[in-house]
Amino acid sequence: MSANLRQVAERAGVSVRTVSNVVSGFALVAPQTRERVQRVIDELGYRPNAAARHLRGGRSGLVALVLPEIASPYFGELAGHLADRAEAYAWTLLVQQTGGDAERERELLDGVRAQTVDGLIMSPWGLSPGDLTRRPDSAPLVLLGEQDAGGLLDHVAIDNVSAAADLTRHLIETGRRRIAAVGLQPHLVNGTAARRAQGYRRALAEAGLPRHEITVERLHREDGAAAMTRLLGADPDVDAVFCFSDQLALGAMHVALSRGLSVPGDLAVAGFDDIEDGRYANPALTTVAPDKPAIAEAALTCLAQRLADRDDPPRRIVVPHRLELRSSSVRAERTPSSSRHRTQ
Amino acid sequence: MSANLRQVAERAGVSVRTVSNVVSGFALVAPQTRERVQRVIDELGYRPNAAARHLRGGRSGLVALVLPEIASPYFGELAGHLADRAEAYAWTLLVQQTGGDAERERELLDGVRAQTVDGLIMSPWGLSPGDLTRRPDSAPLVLLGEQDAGGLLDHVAIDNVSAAADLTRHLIETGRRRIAAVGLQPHLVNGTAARRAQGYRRALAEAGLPRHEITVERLHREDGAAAMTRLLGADPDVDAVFCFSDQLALGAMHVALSRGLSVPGDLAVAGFDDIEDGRYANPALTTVAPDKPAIAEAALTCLAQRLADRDDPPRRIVVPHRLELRSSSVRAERTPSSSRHRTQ
DNA sequence: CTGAAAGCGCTAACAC
DNA sequence: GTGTTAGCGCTTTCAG
Repeated sequence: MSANLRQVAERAGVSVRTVSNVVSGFALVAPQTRERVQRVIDELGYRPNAAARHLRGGRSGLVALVLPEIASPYFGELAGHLADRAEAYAWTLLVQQTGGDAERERELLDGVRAQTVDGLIMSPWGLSPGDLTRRPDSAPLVLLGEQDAGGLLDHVAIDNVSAAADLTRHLIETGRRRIAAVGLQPHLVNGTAARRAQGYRRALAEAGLPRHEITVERLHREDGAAAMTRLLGADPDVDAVFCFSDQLALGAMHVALSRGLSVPGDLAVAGFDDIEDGRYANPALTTVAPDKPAIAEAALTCLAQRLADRDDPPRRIVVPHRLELRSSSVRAERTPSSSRHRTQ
Repeated sequence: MSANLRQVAERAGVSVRTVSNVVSGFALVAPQTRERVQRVIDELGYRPNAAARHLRGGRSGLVALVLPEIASPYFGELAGHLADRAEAYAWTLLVQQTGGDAERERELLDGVRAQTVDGLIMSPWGLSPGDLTRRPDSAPLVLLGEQDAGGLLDHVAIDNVSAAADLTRHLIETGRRRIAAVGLQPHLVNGTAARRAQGYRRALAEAGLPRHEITVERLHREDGAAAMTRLLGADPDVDAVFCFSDQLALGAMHVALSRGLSVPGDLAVAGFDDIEDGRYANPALTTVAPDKPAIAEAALTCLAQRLADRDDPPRRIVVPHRLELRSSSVRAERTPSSSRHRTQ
């Protein structure tokens, strides 16, 4: 057991109050007293007890990150940025997985942990905005992704509609005419896939092209592979596939290549998220790149502000994104350098 | 603020002791009393205060996962398994990143957080086994990966020497003769890369083949790409590359393919870790697959046992692995189904 | 500037 | 079976 305040105080010949002042560096302490106390602290290897501090009414220094799955590259990269940036706020990140299950999301939102953290950052898949607002008085919540919650909750997202429309326009401009979208998730109340579909439809409508939409259960490579198989069966002449996640796109591309299709010759493939795998895929994957460090920073700032001002109006923070045009969608010759389409 | 024990007790007309008994389900309580108390608990939405419990001397219910980087696919997948399994132990996972930096590892090991968690699971890169044993009396530590710590610390790992030797033998058996290894990290005190190199050398020596070893700084795709570029410059006739991580292998393969080499025709590529990207890469990546769920389970069990018995002798837990032979190393015709090489 | 002491919410030893 | 109460380590109000 390590030393406590009282032991330090006794040994330094001062009161606990003084030691506490030295530790927190808050109130004024006579320089020589401070030095003496500090020496004893070092000697005894004193470390303040976080549980006691927390109980006394302070922060726990913990922020829960509630995600469908941490092993997914997109969420993994995001978690990395969050963990890095959290340090600046003296927060430690706690990771909880939901598998996208509504009941599990509910549990984690209302459970014991939700009360012991200073705040939650969550990417909800199963719970609707309505469900999310209905919760007991616990730590503040910041949502990741589109929420359409009627402005009832803090959330941070990119402009998915523009992003999807821009990427679809790129496919059209490079000569594609039968452009399928893979990744609609009508069973999810979460609005992200719907927004991307909206952008896709808008761009196609502008060009007067037909649409072809493929629904998926989840966003993994295997779902992309299955969707591609279905797609090729239904429409062998498809010449571009826009997937709503890079993982879907990687799965789809895998199937296309093993069927002997040339990418991007016969088929353009594009994704969403800009995960590292896509950059090193063969061919490298065209994608929408959300500014992940900015998402992480925004989520933390938002939480900090909410903590400071409980009844500020909820905020919707829009984070920049850009198009990464790579060889999975750009035929031969010279690869255009990635164009920038910044939002806000 | 939610209700506390005393308020529940008053409202139910019993003492806090009784309410505590009901909540913890420990001591005997008269059925009707229990029911009455339970009703009040539900009414008031009472939730035990974790900080108070922890302060009182109990567990915090927190386990720190200290990793070089959570965004790396291998660690991400591992973290996912750990988070899932942790629930069975009533633990919540807390994630801290070191970037592989020794100083940062030291900080996290000795810092305030290390005292407020029930235990730590760590994958050390910068700190030597000696450094790791020298630490203040805080929560128990379980190491991930080879440690060679002279049996001073609990750790869980696969048999890296056998795994690397088996994979190298596979390359030899399929006709490769100039087999390079990419991924040595002589600057790291961490023994993992060294063990893999050992297995590689053993297999080559058995076959009387020359070795060609390439050192890398880190284990990312870009390092693999750079290493491959160097390798092709030094030895254009290399016919196989065994990378000590799948990420390295993916980077290396990317370079090989963009140089117009055929994989596996001209060059076999193999990795280590069996991350999901490798399964959907083009061609799919041959690799060593550690049993990640087993690693997660072993780490948690080990921690739980250490908590129960502080002075049990430290344990080295060896987890099974198998070879996944895929098209990046197996030429044309039929792909042999993945052979199994189980350890222990 | 420093000291004494209350109390955060809980568990468990000690009564009855 | 149930009630009373000390005390975990800290912050902070109130005195001095």
